[in-house]
Amino acid sequence: MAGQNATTPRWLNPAEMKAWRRYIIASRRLIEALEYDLQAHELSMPDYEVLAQLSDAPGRRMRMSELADVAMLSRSRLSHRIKVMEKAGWVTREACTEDKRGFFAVMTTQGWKAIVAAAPDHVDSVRARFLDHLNQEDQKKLSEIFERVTQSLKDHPLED
Amino acid sequence: MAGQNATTPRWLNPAEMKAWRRYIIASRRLIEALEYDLQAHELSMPDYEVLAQLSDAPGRRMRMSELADVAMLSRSRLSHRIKVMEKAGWVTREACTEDKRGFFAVMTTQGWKAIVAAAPDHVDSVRARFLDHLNQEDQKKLSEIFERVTQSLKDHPLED
DNA sequence: TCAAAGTAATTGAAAGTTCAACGTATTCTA
DNA sequence: TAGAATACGTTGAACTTTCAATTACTTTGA
Repeated sequence: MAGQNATTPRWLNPAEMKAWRRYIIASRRLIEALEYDLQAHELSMPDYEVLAQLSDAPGRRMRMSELADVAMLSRSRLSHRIKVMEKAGWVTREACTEDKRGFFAVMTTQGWKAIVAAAPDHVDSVRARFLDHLNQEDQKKLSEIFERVTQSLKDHPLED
Repeated sequence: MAGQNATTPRWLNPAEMKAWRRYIIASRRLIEALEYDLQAHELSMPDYEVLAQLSDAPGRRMRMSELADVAMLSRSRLSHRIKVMEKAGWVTREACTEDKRGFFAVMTTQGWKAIVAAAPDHVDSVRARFLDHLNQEDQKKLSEIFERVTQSLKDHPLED
């Protein structure tokens, strides 16, 4: 990516700039607000995501690396985070017998209670702060756009 | 926000879920990619933002708290960051004579060089990873949507 | 005019994240 | 089937961010 424009940098025109700035600014503020709303349940977004993923998984358990992938955390970060969440009583770790390198993160009853308590409020929060401002057509348009963005990120991964 | 739905949690329907999930997933990956691309210039996104804002400001200088606001960083975070950026030679700090509590962050020639070197690549990166996947109508739609989101966040601030 | 309240910015400690290195187990390949 | 390469997950150190407290100054208002 670097240096491919040794010729003439093509700056953003006003419409592009507007779309881009409004998108990132809104996104940052949105995340901030969702984080804030979740605090009422003593959860951070990554912790919520981890619990939500576990609660959907068969047996409410998942291999560490799979969990890291779906929750979009690095393995190291997940490792550290699980240590804290274990201390909080939300999850435990269990050795995997098929692959002895592996571990499962297993949601506890307490963890289940925590996510069950938080989820309705979090959904409300997502509605109030985001979805309520989209009509059905907007929803569709956004789904399409961001699917394209994700697809292109997959097709041109970070080693560009 | 919490507990207002003691009655019945309204879960997201499939279209809502799709819009929401695709949006946050794409956004997280997009940020990741932009961070990655910037690394070639030894800059993080917050540092880029700080330099970009300073380079647009009159005299390439700005009061710390204004800079914190426009770069969307907490005062504390900016303070710490500027200390590092000062060490890197990109900015200096200058006391404000009108208000003796205040300080200016002032961009150095070296800082200017750093942003001038990084900006074209960063713009390319934003195009390749995001804007290229939006036609003009998409741009307009996104601008509208995220303007509404931001507006609502302003109208219903974090003390909901 | 002076005390109280508010604002600018920094600080140090605590908490969180990244990075590189490591130990262990599995898979591939010659 | 040994040896190399790869994958799983953790660890400690370095770095970054947050949080609460603090200093210094300005503004307010009785």
